[in-house]
Amino acid sequence: MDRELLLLGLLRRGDMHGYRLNEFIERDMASCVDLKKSTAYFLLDRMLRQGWVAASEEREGGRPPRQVYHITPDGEAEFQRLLRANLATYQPALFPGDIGLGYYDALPPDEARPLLAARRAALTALLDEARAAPPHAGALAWIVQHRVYHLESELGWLNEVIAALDSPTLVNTPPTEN
Amino acid sequence: MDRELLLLGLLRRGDMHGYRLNEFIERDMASCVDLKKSTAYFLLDRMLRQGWVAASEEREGGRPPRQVYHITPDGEAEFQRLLRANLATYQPALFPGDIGLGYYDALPPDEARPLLAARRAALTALLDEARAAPPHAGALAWIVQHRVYHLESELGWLNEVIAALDSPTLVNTPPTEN
DNA sequence: TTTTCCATGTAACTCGTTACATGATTTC
DNA sequence: GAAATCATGTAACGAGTTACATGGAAAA
Repeated sequence: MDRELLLLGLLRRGDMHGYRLNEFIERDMASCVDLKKSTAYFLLDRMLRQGWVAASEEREGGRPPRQVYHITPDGEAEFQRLLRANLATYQPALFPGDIGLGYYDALPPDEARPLLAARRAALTALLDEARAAPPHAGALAWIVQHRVYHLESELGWLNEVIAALDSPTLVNTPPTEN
Repeated sequence: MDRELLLLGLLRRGDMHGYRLNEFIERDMASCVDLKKSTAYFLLDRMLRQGWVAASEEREGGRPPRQVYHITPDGEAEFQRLLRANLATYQPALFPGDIGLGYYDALPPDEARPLLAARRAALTALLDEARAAPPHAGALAWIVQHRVYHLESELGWLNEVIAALDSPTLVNTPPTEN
């Protein structure tokens, strides 16, 4: 659903062939969307069969011929439908890392602590990456902003957790909610 | 991976049959993990074949017989392996909702605004739910804490976005990063 | 008496990834 | 001459979901 929305939205701003689309997604949206090339080609082909996009073959010099896609009226309608549905809902994220955290006490503290430190290092690296990401035009910039905002929040949380687990007064228990 | 970690970790705290596991996950971890019953049964069966757990059939009264699983030494080793890998890494979350946000300006503002308001309402509802979630024993409580922390951060972010989009001075442009 | 609970599964399907194939052309 | 770039795909696989099947017992 959201992948089609992504592709249709990109095509709405201008015709593109698959390779360019993939390039753009990989270079400029790598941190936010995870869409493999084969998947993109597959989705473009399916949207073609559904009539959401149309293609015209082009060639330039000795390059392989390429399918340039452009969005159709049906595709535009579908885009609007998908966009409305997307904007109106909130899809909560899941954190597989929390499962491990839930079993933190299954490991001796001296072994568990450095592991969480490694997690924090990985998180910090992602945050630096996100902060260095190339700026986007228009509303697409929100995506990058959100990533930074979120990763900062995550780092804050992880620091709290680590501090609480390191504190010798509490016996590795998270704060109660009563 | 993380699902196996979840199941092994639960079995580590005490033998259980599939139905009870599913019950616990659905009742007490619904907000944090999304694991369907069939998937749980399938994973239990596979872990059985892999020797990570063993099963003994029990019956009680006129009830259907049940497979009570307990973790094996191999399973414990695997649990530790999975736990270390999980704790040491950070798996970044993706936000499909951001794709829609990135195309916010494709809709007339009067139509887009209430859609985002609906998103915020959905988010608020999830937050209330998370705050009302039953408390957990030990380190598992971190999972609930994280969910609340994260949803609060998300709400803060969304409020910022909505405020910025509503503000008539800026032309629906997110803050630049220079 | 119909519904719900207990308890376990199978089969078909969707979605997406991985690995691979192709072949010309430009760059090192 | 080797490697990377351009450009598009296919085939096989894996993870997970959906829908369905079963069948006795307890509750409404």
